[in-house]
Order: sequence, then structure tokens, then C-alpha cells
Amino acid sequence: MSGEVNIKRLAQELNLSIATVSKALNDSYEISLKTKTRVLTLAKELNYTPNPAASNLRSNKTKTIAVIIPNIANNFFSLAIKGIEEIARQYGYHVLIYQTHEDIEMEMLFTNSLLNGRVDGILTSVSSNEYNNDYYRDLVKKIPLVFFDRVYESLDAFKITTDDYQISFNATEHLIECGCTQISYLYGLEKLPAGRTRFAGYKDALAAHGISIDENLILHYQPEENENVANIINLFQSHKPDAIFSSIEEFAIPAYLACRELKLKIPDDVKIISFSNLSSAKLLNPSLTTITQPAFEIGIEAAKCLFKILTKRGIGDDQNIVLKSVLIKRESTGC
Amino acid sequence: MSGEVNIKRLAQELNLSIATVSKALNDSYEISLKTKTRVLTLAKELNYTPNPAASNLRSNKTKTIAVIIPNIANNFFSLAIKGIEEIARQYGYHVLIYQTHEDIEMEMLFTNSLLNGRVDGILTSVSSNEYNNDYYRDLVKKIPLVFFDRVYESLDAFKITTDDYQISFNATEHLIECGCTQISYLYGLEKLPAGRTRFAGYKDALAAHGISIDENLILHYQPEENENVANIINLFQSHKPDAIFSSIEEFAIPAYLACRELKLKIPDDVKIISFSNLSSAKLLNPSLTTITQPAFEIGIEAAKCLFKILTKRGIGDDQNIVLKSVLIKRESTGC
DNA sequence: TTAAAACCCGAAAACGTTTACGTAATTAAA
DNA sequence: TTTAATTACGTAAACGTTTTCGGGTTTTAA
Repeated sequence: MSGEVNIKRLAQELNLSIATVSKALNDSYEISLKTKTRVLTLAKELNYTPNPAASNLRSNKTKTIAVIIPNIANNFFSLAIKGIEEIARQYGYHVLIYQTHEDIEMEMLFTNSLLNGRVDGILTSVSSNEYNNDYYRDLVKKIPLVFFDRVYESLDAFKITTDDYQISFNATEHLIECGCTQISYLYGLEKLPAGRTRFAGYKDALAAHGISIDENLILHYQPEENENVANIINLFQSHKPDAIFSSIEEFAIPAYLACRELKLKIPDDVKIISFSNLSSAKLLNPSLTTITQPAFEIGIEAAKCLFKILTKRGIGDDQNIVLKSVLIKRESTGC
Repeated sequence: MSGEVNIKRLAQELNLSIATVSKALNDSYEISLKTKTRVLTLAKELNYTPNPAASNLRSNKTKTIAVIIPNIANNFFSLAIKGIEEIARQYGYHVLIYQTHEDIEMEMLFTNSLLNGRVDGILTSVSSNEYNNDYYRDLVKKIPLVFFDRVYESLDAFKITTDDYQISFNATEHLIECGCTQISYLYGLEKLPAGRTRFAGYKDALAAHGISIDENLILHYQPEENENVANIINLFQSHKPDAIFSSIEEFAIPAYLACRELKLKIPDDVKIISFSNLSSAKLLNPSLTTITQPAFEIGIEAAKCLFKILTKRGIGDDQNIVLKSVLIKRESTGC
């Protein structure tokens, strides 16, 4: 009935010491089965739940992890979060979310604010605007941290990535096999390994088929969507690519819009392929050939990896998990 | 250099008491400007950040809110979270995420686990599988809570919703004006006000135009996507709707797939309209006429509302904010 | 029968803050 | 000049746990 229900209250009503109640709740071997059940039943009856702040303060464990990502409203990241959340749930952990808007200052601000014991560990997919290796080299010593998708490659840290190079190579080859030679590359994540590796796969595939690379066919991502559409239109008008390889999902819709604007037929006039987790890719006009990353699974694996570290189990395994993306061929490459 | 940096450490190095340092950090009027700056500079120098657990424990404030939603990987909810996170950032709050998978048991489990002082407030969009008014009637007395989109209508609580009735009415009218009379309704969220209201808008629009409602044209949502496709196909075969009104985004792609399967031409054979936040709606084949909810703004408003409560400002204003959805007419209704 | 081990529980300190209260020094009011 | 008010800081308790240590009782082994 009365005020807050805490350990002291339980102890009083059961004529036990605070210590005993606490140990009973934590299933300590020091407590007899009989008193354990007494405590548990009263706890349930009074709807007792331990005060997390007190618990954290004393034990230095928070049962909380943080996820730091550039943008929540993105198919890839929201799927990854979904995976992370589900694993966290299994382990009884809570999940904090921070979005950086691709701003490394924010990223560091958030991360620093987590170092005082607010969380037990961090999952992060770093922002693309700047590459700050030094900061993260220090950071990984201070707190359990797992990178996913957007990682710092040279760092000795836990990383979950995908086979960006191979899948980009394959995708480019697919375009070549469809008869394309003037393959425009829409370049995203340039400052990150993921972006560089995708580009390398593209380049090497061209080279492997004796196609020389044309710098004029490479377009760099701009944060404002309108600019990208305009740039793609420009690209079409100045040079005449017969295919587009979009290295990030954000380029896919602008590419379609540009084609529509110029009345170019996909895939007859130009073939399009894009990294993407759009659930509606198969219903686009025409359906879009995609490189789809296993976003959900990446979240799962990243979270599992972190919990391995937190529970001190299975450390020493390879720190680098690489998952396979899948190339889904549809009408936009039409062959 | 040495171990952890906390208030005690600062106090020692500055020859001040712990209390003084704490007050200085919290900008108390009791402390002179001189010592304040001394404290602040050393704090910055040593990279001091207060231990949140200790702070929470003593002050009963966590600077944390929780967001409870059915599913993160959903355009509407990820946009809403994005809005919530941005506002939380402005207020210096942290955001916990929980997904219920439309399971009311989980929903209650999560919520209960937040009542012991883990968060200062909750934002929730309730699960659709069951309607548990009693639970929430008690809950809103225990903790600041704001419902968004999926609300409990009869509750005296803060609610952020959209004009579901009006926009459904308008959308149905749009179909009627396009010449449709056999308008199938794909029914989602049946147990929630949002779902019921959308249906009411549909029904009333039919009535307003002298069209009698045909129960056979109403299809209820099934959790497994395949079932929905099959059901829609069935519906087409048994009755011959000339339009589909999809009341939730989850029905949109199945509807398209069913049409594709049956080789029905959209919008010639059948017109389609759907509630949706798909960014690619305009690029579908054909582009999809949508009722688009202001998901991001809903998140913004919900968070603002919660922070109003938490800062005790502006309470007494209307507890019910209704935002406008927008009907975006595209090719799938073709007129 | 006795020593050792096992079992069960309690007292009290500790985690790092915040805050009510007390106090000395200074300033303003009478 | 005396008194009251203001300013600036310190003491210590409190928040609700966890955990170390110790002790008493019962069981087991020798």
C-alpha cells in the first residue's frame, strides 16, 4: 500500500536483513531456498523492481548499451537497430540510440558522454564526413566497442562488415556482362573503408575486363538530394554512360528521377544497379537491381559480438566478422 | 593521470568541499563566480563528467526517456524516432528504444521495467494485437507518458494523432471521383482507434455518395505477408473490386504483388491507394497514391509534449494534438 | 567425541552524487 | 554602533543497492 517498495521495505516485512534480501534476489548461494522463495514471492506481490541507479552505482554495471549511427530513418540502419534490439532483449539489456547526422563532432560528443558509466558498451557505425582514427584508437581502450558496417579499418577493434569489395566487383561484372562499358560510378562514403572498398571492387572489375576507368563518369555524393539529381542529369548530358553503379542507397532514387527527367528508358538506354535495402525495390518502375546488405543480420552479429565481450566469453575469436551481401538482379539491369 | 575523476578528486585538487564543487558544477547561486570558474576549468581540464547513476539515485532525475513502438524497421516509426531523437538532443536527454513486435505482453513488460526510475518519461505507440485500457489508465498516473499515432482514445492522457478520419474520407472520395464503386478495404489496426477511425472515414465516404458497403470487400490484415498476398488474390477472384484502399503500409506491396500475379493493370483495372511513408512511392510501378502521415513531425510533437510535461511548462494546454496527413495523388489512382 | 567444513544470515561500508542545514565573514539597514 | 541580511562555503545525511567480512549454527569427517 504505502510508499515506494525497495529492498529495505522487503527486509522489514520479512524480518530479514537488507543484505539477505539483496542476495536472495540475486540468487546467491549463501541464501537458503526457503528464504529465497519467501523473498521472491513478496517481491512479486509488491511488484518490486530494483532501482537501476542504485544498482548501477554500486555494481558498475548498467545493463545498457548505446547505438551510435548517422541516421535512424534509413532502411539499412533501422534494420540494423532492429537486430540489435532483439539481441539486447535476449540478454536483458537496454538500448540507447544516438544519431550523428554524419557529424563527427556530434559523434565524439555522444561517445564522450557515454564514458562515465552510462553504458556497458557501444555499437557504432561511424559518420562519413571525416575520418578520425586517433580518437577511436584511444576510445576502444576505454570502453567495449564494436564497429558495424562503417568501421575504422586500421584499428585493432571488433568489426562487423560485409564483403563490399567482392560484391561490388560482381555487380560491376554483371553490368559488363550485360554489355555496358561506360559505367558511371555514384560515389558515396568516400572517406570510409566501406566506400573505398566498393569503389575498388568497381575499378578492379573494369580493369579485369580491360575497360579503362573514366574519371568523368565518377560522381560524388552531395548531402542535398536535389543537387544529386542535377548532377546526374549533367553527367548524362555531358558524357553518355550506359550504366549507373550507385554505391549507396541515397543515390538510387535520384538516379531514377534523373532518368525520368531525361526520358531515358531503363534498362534499354541505361542500366542501373544500387546498394539498397529498399523493401520496395522489386516494385519500382522498373524494378531495381540491388546489392542488398544483410542489415538485420549485421545488427544481430554486432550485438552478439558486444555481448560476448561483456560476458567475457569467446574473446580471442576473430575480431572481424564479414557477412555476405547479395546481388539481386531485376529489370533495371535487364539481362 | 591517476584513477577516476569524480567530484571528490576535483574537491581535493581545489581545496574545496565536495558540496561546493557540486554546487559550482550545477551553477548554484550559493557559489561565487570565482570558484565557479575555478571548478569549471579544472573539470574541463580533467575531462570530468558526472556519474549518471549517482546523480540519478540522488536526484531522481535520469535525463532519459523511453520510446516503445511495435517495430523499428518501419518507415513511419523510424521517422518518428528520428524526430523524437532530435528533440531529445536539444533537451540533453537520452533515448531508450523498445520494440514490442505488436505483443501486448512485451509492451507491458517493458513499461513495467521503466517504472522504477529508469526513465523520466515514456513515448509510446501501442501494439495492435490487443486493447488494454485498464493497464494504461493506471500507468498514466505513475509516469509522464505521451501516446503517439496509436493511442488509447478514451484515456485522459496526452495524445499526438493524425486526422485519420478526414483523410480516409477524402481518399475514399478521391477513388469514388475516379469512378470506382467497388472499393475494397484492406483493414489494419482493427483494435485501435487509428484503424477504426480510418475505416469509419471510408465507410462514411461511401455512404455520403450513396454507395452501400459490401462486407465481402473488406480484408483483414494477417501478420504473414504471404497470406496477405494470397488473400488479396482471392478477393480479386471472388469479387471484382475496382479499387483498393489499403489502410496500412504493410498492405501496399502485397496489393501490388497480387495485381502483378493476376496481371491486373493499375490503374486501369484497379486503382490503389495506401497509407504509406515509403520514400519510393513515386517510383513504384506505377507510382503509388499515398496517404502520408507526417511521421517525423509526429515524433517532434510527441517529444515536445513530453518535455513540456517534464519541465512543468505549459501543462493545461490541450492534451490532444492532431496533425494533418496529406493525400498525394499519383498514377495508381490515375485521375 | 571433536575438529573441520558447509550452510545461512547480518552489520556495515561503499558507490558518487545532491541537498538540507549550519556557520563564518561580509555587507546593508537601522 | 548594533543588528539584520546577504554571501560563500562546509558538514553530513541521504538516495537504494551490492559486497566484504564476520559469526553463529548445523552437518560431515576423522
